[in-house]
Amino acid sequence: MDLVVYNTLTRRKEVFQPLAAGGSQPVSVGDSQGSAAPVAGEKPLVRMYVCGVTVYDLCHLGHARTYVVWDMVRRYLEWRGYRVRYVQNFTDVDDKILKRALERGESMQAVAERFIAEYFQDMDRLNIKRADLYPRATQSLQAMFQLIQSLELKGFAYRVRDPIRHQIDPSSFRQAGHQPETPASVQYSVYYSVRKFPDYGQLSGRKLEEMEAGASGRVGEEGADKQDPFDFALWKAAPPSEPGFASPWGWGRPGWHIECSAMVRETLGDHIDIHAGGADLIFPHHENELAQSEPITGKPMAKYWMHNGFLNINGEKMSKSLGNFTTLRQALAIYHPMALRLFLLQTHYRSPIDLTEAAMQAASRGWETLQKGIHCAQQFCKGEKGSPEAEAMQAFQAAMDDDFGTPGALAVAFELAKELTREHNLFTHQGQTHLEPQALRQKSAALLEILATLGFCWPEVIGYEEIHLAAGSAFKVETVQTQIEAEQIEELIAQRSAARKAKNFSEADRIRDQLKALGITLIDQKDGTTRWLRE
RNA sequence: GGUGGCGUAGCCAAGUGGUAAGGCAGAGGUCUGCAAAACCUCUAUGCGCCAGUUCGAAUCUGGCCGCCACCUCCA
Repeated sequence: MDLVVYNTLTRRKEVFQPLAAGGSQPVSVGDSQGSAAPVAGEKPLVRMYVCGVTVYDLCHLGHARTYVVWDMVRRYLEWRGYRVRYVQNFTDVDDKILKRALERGESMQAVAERFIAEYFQDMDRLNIKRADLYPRATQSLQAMFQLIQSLELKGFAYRVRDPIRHQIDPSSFRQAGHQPETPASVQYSVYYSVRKFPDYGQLSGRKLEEMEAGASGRVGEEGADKQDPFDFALWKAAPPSEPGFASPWGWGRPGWHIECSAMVRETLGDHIDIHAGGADLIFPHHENELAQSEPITGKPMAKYWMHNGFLNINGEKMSKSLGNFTTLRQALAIYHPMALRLFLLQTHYRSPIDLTEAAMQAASRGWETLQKGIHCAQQFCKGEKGSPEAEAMQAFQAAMDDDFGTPGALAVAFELAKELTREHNLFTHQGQTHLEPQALRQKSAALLEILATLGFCWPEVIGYEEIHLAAGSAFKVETVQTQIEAEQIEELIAQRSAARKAKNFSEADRIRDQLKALGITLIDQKDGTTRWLRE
């Protein structure tokens, strides 16, 4: 069975075949016993680049969706037997960072560093795996220079002599510790000439002619020195009083798109497997990246361009002006991180997703359902870790192979979780289960593997106490340290039973409440006896 | 204006030619002194609307209506 992915470039689903298809074929369920993965050295490599954040503020819910989605894709590729080299950049030089630095009287670097740390704090809570590499724009300047020079040489870029001008009051930068540079005699901005690249627009499916109508009247002062309104800056000259970098074109700062072109090339090479990001990046960001890279390398920049849909809030686009801008941190103060992850993965990654209070509550309950299943699964498969049930894993793979169909994959997980919970309850309440221990272990292993592959995490069970099934096979049940001993519980239950027999229900309920407060739940059974369990 | 996408139960959401997955919420029931927990059952003759193709369509075609995104910084 093939993994199929939707490629923005071709606007259709394609069979996924990595460029470096060396070594063995990816493993699929049934190829080998259990979940055995191929030997590490034989795994085909997948080179994946995801556009990261501009670090001038806390992450918002849209970022959460994007990075959860690509984390899921990465994990699934790994589960599928690929070795994924995952690179995600930080844009740490940008006008918005500059503005923030100015407001706070800090250096651009200090602002960037702080929000990078905040980024990791948020993403860790969502259980997003760290990238193999986090290149930063400020550390990739040489690669950018090289690329811009190549573009100039090949005639894709042109220089515009820049008058030294001060856009921002220089004194504010001095306060922030910036030492003005000695002005160069001449400095230039460098622009990319879109007309020179015949394929411009191939990724976003646009033609320059079609866009002109919409763009006319929107080109402001920024584009005053451009030859064409769609040309974009590769290098922007800046007054020496402003933060910037020395370059072959004098003092200035890089254009936004060039950094990714340079970093992709520097970290993963000229032709990578997957280039991913939010749908809003298709145009102009990715279109421009592609236009900058391909004429120089002579190779397609990426084999698969993938984009995730947007997150809306109450049906509206999230934006600061609408007042519905929600930071991840605010959301995580209310909802469990895994409930948010569940919410995000219950929608296909390319569809828009609408976050509402009701939807998040449903997801929170859904996570509770999964958690119960996980808890039961942990107990069922502790000890002998069996292979995951083939039927469930095949259903999971079928859903995921179709362009990462997480909603269908989650349906499999929910069915397993509910079944395991039911079986576990049958056991705790009646002392027996419908299914054989072997089947329970396989289903448990399947549930845990599916959820782990989708990037969910849960606490490991700390201690176990052996319990026995009617079938004679042992399971281990979690025990929690409580201050009450079993004998005391039994004694209180006996007291309560006596009270119940005497129809003294208020006393019986008092004892039940007392135990409840200690985390002990009583279950009155048909035969008159009372079971108890610790929470 | 251009481009792309979407419209499936109260809500979320799969399904892309073979007779509507799953979750959340809800209803009824079993059990109980009351509970708790659990278990069982039920909840779209219908997939925006109208035509067409087909033995058969939520799925394909055409038209219409509605919603959204992108075209400007944006995940």
